[in-house]
Amino acid sequence: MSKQATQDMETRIASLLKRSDLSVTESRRKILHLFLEQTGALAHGDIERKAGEKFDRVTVYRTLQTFVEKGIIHTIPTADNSIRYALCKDECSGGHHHDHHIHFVCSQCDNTYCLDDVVTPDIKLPKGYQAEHVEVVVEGVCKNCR
Amino acid sequence: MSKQATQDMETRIASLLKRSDLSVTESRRKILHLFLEQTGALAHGDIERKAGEKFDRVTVYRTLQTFVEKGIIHTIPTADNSIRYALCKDECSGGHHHDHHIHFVCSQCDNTYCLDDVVTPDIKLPKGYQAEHVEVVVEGVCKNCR
DNA sequence: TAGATTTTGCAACTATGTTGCCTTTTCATA
DNA sequence: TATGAAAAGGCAACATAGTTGCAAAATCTA
Ligand SMILES: [Mn+2]
Ligand SMILES: [Mn+2]
Ligand SMILES: [Zn+2]
Ligand SMILES: [Zn+2]
Repeated sequence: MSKQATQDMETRIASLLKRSDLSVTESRRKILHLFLEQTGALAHGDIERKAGEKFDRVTVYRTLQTFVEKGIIHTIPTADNSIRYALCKDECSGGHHHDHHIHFVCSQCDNTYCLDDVVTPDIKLPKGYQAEHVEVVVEGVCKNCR
Repeated sequence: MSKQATQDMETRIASLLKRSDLSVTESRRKILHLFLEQTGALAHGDIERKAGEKFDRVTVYRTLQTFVEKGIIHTIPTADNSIRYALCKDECSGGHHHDHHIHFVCSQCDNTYCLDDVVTPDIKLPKGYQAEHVEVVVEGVCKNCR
């Protein structure tokens, strides 16, 4: 990556943090960096491995929690019970997420993708049930693995 | 519950286990009992609490795992990352689950329901992605909580 | 009912997540 | 650009969740 591109990335990261009223700290920059240079989602473990040498485990937990609260990342529920995190689009912010896309988990490479263009379907529920939020996770084989 | 009804229940449990080629043991009977007398799903913690005085934690883990493998129960992924388990319909069996219904988690009472009559929708995926399994979890307010 | 097979309990261990407290860093303002 | 309040990080200790190997106990087959 060119010096210019690196600079741009750092600027982008700082402004993203400031926009969310977060102070710009080294661990936040590092973890946000991980998300920005990544296509798919990251599991907590991934992040800890990639950022963990430099930061305490507790800091990673707290940083992710803060990012979720501020609408910077969102969680993706999976069948194997390992939370994954992915960047939100710009519409999400403090306290309110507006992610209505579905998620795809590849059974081969185990990568998790936000399919931003596939919106969650309307589900017709039995009388009495009132939907607030719909979560769809599709498991299958991804583009790269066929 | 009448003596007759209790007897019926025990018979039902034993034959369910035998049908899955499982030996009839006390812990399996107890845990299966919990599912049969229950409407919604059970979290691992629930089960451990209700059966745990009598059985070791490890036994609960192993029993649930066996039940999932044999198609007696299925897992339900949730946003808070606590696996829940619910009874399968009869079509599920050794190694192959055929649950195509959606799940509902109540944000008030935290109960989880299998909505057996609501089938998972067909999701149109971007070119290249191949779906094998679709998981839908709706969060909202349940029948009893409104 | 005996013996092979399966399941269980126990102990020890790893992984995951949380909390309190003190130190360090950040940021606003002087 | 120096200063101090406020926020964030690191550390230690703890709590909970899940796994493994092995010997004892229960189940099933014949
Ligand atoms: Mn997403
Ligand atoms: Mn179900
Ligand atoms: Zn893949
Ligand atoms: Zn409810």
